[in-house]
Amino acid sequence: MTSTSRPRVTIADVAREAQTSTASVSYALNGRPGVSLDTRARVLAVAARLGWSPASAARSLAGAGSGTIGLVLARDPRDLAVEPFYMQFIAGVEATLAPRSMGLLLEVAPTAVAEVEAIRRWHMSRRVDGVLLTDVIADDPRVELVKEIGAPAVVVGDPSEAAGLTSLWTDDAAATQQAVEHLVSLGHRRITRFAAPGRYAYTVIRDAAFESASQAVGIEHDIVRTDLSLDSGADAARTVLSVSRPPSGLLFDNDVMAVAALTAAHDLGLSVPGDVSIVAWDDSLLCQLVTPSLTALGHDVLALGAHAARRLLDVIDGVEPAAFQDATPTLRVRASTGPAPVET
Amino acid sequence: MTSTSRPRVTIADVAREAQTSTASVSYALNGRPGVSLDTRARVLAVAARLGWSPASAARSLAGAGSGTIGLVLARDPRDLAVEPFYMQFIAGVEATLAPRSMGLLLEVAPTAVAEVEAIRRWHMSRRVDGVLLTDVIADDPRVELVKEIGAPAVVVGDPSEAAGLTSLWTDDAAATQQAVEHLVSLGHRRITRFAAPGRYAYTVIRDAAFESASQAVGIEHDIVRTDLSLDSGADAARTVLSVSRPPSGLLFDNDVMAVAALTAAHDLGLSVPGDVSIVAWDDSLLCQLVTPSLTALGHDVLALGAHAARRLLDVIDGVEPAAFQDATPTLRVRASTGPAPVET
DNA sequence: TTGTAAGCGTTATCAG
DNA sequence: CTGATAACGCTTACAA
Repeated sequence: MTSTSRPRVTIADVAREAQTSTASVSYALNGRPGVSLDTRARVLAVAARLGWSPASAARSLAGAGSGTIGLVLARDPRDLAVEPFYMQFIAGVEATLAPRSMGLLLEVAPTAVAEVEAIRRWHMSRRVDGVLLTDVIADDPRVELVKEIGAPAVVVGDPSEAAGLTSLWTDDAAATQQAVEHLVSLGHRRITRFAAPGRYAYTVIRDAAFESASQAVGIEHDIVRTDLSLDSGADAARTVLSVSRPPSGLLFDNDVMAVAALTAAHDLGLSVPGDVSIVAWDDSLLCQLVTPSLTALGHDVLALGAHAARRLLDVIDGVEPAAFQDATPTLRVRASTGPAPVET
Repeated sequence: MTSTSRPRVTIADVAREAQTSTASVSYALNGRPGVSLDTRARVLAVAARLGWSPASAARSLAGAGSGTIGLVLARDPRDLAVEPFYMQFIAGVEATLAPRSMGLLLEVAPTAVAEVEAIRRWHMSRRVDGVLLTDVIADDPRVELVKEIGAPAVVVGDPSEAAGLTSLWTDDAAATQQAVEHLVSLGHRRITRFAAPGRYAYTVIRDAAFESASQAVGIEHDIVRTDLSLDSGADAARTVLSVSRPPSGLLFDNDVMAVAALTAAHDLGLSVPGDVSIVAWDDSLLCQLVTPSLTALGHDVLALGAHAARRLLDVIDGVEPAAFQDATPTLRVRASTGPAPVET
């Protein structure tokens, strides 16, 4: 049997053992000046020998931060499994946090209200030094909250929704244009975009870019609204492809809907990319593994997470708010896009 | 502009405002006896009006726990995106934690050493009240660590690897048997299992179950070792299917390899399930969306996470260690399994 | 360079 | 039932 609860070792124990004061121990451990080289070495040795780590509660109570940042996942738990985004994002955040031995506190909030409450509670109880905000919508209550309570925060999304908070954005307009131009270069003259709900800031941006890119080259274009779900994508694709002169190029706002469209096209007796070409957002393993593999717009989410965390640490350190741009998503061309079919 | 840093409201403020002592405020807030109904109401009202939340650092320093449990993800960040398991598991854990307003601290550790260090640091600094251990291997250093330092922990995995700690296991043997019997009932007489590395405890269990189930019905069977990666699965499948009399039933230890095998079979001119039937572990969206959809063994990971967290809270509360069984994975029959081809 | 001591905001003890 | 008051373990002036 193991000892049930061995005596806790505190800074006082270390000080006594190293024959110095608690102040010196504190200074030594935090690598601050004001301690002789000799004392510092002695303290560090003793601390290591005793296996002492400062109690985080005591430390943050005494004024240091909590050494933790918060991330609320505002999704239905069932959807989280479907989207690899968050897991990659989290891994990226950790890549920034771990070396500075900061922690990541997570919460899965089923509703917007729960989300706001989680952030408020975290901040009021000083459990976190700052928060990361993803999936920001227009007039997002979370943005208003963090501004109101003055919590350090970084908005992962367009600056237009950040209300002056530090934001980290990707150029979805440029990416959308890339996708349209790819289809046009293959000869497609009629394309349809299957868009996310209009409340997401990026939807508006992608919609506009899609319109202008299409108009610039003078092709027929249309936008269909979806809710990003598998069924929604399948239904919309079926409807769009069932008309007399269906579009030959389809652009989806996520990978799941694009895969659903693949099946829908197959069911309608259409070949991909023979009859219809498909492009997806959110490149993922799914895009690579389905047959035919999907041409997709994607970016390095791991890097995005790392970048976001870095910016948040800056904000916590008092750096002035600003808008930062992350890498633009790139188009990975695969088997689902090909030359447009000849008009009958 | 918002106020930069409004004055912090403490328990003393609430006590003064409610014309009582801090002790009563503390009792009232925590719903403990020893406060008159009148005082309790007054305190709660003032607390709400002032928007006061107790500082978590002060609370845990004063003896309460940290109100946090820890989870270390011991995977290469790149792999995390591929596996929906963790995200679902986390969502489940949260489902248990959130109602008790407990937090989840996360760390993505690239190496086993980093993982052990994270747990040790968390425990020594009392940042977490307990930890959840997943992906346990034989003689897992994490298991030894938590036993040594006496940290409350729950092993998500077979009791044989838990060294007496509380564990939560699923009956992989029974599930494996189900899969084998499914194939046998379809007439398959030669089946191959594509297994995870032998260091995982579940590999040994599944191997044994596969052997005995196959022997029980007297069919040819073989086990091929893989590393669970896409490439590993593709290579192994290609090799196995290229021999003169290939097996007609394939059983994979995860979904990704099964999908890879689908492609491999296609490349070899074999039809699924016409020539070869495929069964996967770890049912996922991927299994449902590929063509043909994959018959798979799967379980409710969300529920598993919730269950694991519940057990950990029990351990933290001092409940004696024990082994608990979670629901047995079930076989979801889809399009990738069918009658065995007639022997030539 | 060192040591002393005053907070930090709760909880818990123990007299009133 | 109520209200002082002593921990809890650390950081940080401030003195020596």
